[in-house]
Amino acid sequence: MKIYNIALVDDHLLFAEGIGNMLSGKPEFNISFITSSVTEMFELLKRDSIDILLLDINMPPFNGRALIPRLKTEYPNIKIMILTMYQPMDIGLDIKEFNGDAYVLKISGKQILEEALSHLMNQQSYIDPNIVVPVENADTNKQKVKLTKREIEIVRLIVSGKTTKDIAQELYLSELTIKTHRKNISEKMDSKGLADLIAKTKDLIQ
Amino acid sequence: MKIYNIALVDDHLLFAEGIGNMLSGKPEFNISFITSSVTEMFELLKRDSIDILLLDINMPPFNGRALIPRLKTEYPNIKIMILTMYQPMDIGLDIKEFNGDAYVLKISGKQILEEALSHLMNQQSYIDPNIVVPVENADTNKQKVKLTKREIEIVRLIVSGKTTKDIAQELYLSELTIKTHRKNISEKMDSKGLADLIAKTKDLIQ
DNA sequence: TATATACTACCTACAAAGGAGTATTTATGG
DNA sequence: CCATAAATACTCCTTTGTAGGTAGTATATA
Repeated sequence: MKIYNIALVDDHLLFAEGIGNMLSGKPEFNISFITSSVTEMFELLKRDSIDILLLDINMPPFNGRALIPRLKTEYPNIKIMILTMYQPMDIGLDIKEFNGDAYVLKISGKQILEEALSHLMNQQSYIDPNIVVPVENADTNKQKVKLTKREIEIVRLIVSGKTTKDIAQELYLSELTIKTHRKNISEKMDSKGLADLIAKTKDLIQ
Repeated sequence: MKIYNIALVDDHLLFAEGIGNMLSGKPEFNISFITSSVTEMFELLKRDSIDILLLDINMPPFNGRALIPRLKTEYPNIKIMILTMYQPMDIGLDIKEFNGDAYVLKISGKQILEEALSHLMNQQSYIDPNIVVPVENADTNKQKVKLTKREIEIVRLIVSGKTTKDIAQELYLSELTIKTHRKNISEKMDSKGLADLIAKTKDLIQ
């Protein structure tokens, strides 16, 4: 019987240890390492040969999602399971575009976790049945707007309380340029006034 | 040797199961029940005689903190351990006023959990050493401002994106009155600009 | 009965933000 | 290499908000 090497990475160390403990009771799994540090994870991945990686996704600004492409590039054979408390929609992830191998919610029980693991062992992907997807309408109405990198940068500064003049100075740009960006942002967000703009953008920046 | 009956209550069922699994490996503990439902918890507390209850605190509006007094009244002999991802200050709790028996963070490892449990078994309380307390200065400087009901009402409308004119119409008041309120609010909050005002008031309205 | 607080309303002057249009320079991708 | 998107800069004009006043009227409360 093949023994699978498992690694657990989670900010909430107790959670990772609990799951590790749970899995180590099963003969088909070997817990290679448990850590709450991404840096340490990359160190340990060099050392150990991992089959399945259970990874939490933290909230912004350091979004664990960004780790997946890197992991997939450096270790294409590792199966990645995202094991998190967040619904994909909560972190702005369209589950249909998910590029890991499994996505499991912490509200789910161990049956779900075991099911996900057995899928991964059989080279299949797995999506937690408890995941809810936003209805298409809400989805379409909501996030058809895409702000550019510069615009998002400026929105952040606006929301943080900076004025046009402040932002111009901070970014070494003309006030007029910032005005233009603000105008474009307002048009995209269809906002009526600064407060409304802040209300409408607060979800999509973090 | 006394065997302690443990109950685990946590929204994140997988977490509770993981911890339950971890503890059930130790002879001094018996896991009586694990649930993610507060209702079910109260049902099961009637059935089982529990020594130690490990309880998660959820974020507002249904704050698990409110459960502690009730539990302490109905079951004064149960030791209550809050086991959560939130720093006490994150949920507006002054740890000095904490009325449970132990407070442990999920970012801590199982050593901390075990230490907390042994304290409880010895009739002692335990506070996670990883808990941070806000400095007194910051605390004092922060919430000395008190907005009146009317002011809070107006702040809510401002934050929701309404202009002075909108608010005046909505409250059947003169625009000038709203301006005066805005002026007073800005003075109290010491804000420089609308965005800054929104940033500074967003915490104290909800 | 004073006194404080909240709420209301007004004024002037100035600062910030918004709306509409035009235009140049840099990427970036097909 | 060209089309497009992004980023930059400007003009003119309007609306909205900020900052400094003053002041009448309730309503608690000491």
